[in-house]
Amino acid sequence: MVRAPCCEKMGLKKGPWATEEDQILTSYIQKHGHGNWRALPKQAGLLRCGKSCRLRWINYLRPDIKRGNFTIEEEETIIKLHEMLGNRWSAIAAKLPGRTDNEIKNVWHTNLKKRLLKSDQSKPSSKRATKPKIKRSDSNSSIITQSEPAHLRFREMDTTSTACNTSSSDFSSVTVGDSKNIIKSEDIESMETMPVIDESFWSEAAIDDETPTMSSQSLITISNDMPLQYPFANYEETFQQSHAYDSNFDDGMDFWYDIFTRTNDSIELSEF
DNA sequence: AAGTGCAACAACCGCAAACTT
DNA sequence: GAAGTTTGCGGTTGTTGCACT
Repeated sequence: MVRAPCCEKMGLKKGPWATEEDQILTSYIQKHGHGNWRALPKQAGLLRCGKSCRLRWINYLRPDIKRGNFTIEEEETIIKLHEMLGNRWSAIAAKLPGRTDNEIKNVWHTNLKKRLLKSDQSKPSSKRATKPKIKRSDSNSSIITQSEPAHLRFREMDTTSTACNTSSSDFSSVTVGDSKNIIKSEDIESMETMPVIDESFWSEAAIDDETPTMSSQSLITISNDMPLQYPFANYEETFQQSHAYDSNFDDGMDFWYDIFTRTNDSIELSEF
């Protein structure tokens, strides 16, 4: 596949948007909708690439965008959601109507992250391990960032040769895995007390050698009256029923994802 | 008033997933 | 199913404006 030439090489404009450009884009989308972003700038008479138009519309021009400072409530929501979802800015943005992923990402990097860091440092003994920098291109190789909550890291796992790493406190009684390699919550629990691991641990080789794998037939079990310590500790939610989930692993992980993205909602067990 | 540092935010880039042919 | 195209996401960078010296 040949990469499309960049905007500059095609004589397209880059950089900050002019008011006129904004007006052209807005009126065009209001009249015709955006349809094909790639074709849009040409049709609208803009010297921009489709990607740039899309970004400008989504992050700035869209009528439903809420502008202005983030409220305390919004900031707290971001912090909570980030704790649960990691750097899934679009998922976090979906929970904050009128806010864009880009905006949330900026607020996080410029404001909230520092605030959390300060409050972390003020605590006498933080268990937080340093996050290893992992190239995005490695996502296919099942390396999962340490900073992410375990349920999401599970979700990203390859169904054939899979690494399974976890860190902070996660579930009180959950088992994930296939018949050969069931990962029990006790294991997850014990991992919490493991010493801080060094960078080399996260190399692919280390993962291949030392971590269990999951087959496509994976079993997830939630026990009775399971108090969800993480992330639901914040929301004081408790499972009252027992469920066994035995299916295609990806579906299973969607199940997890669905559950764990519910924050203030009640959990609908009827989905099973 | 000029220079410098920093925070905030807009925009870009590369990648991968999703979609289409 | 393969190849090509589009879209969406997340990381990063560039620009701007403000505070401080």
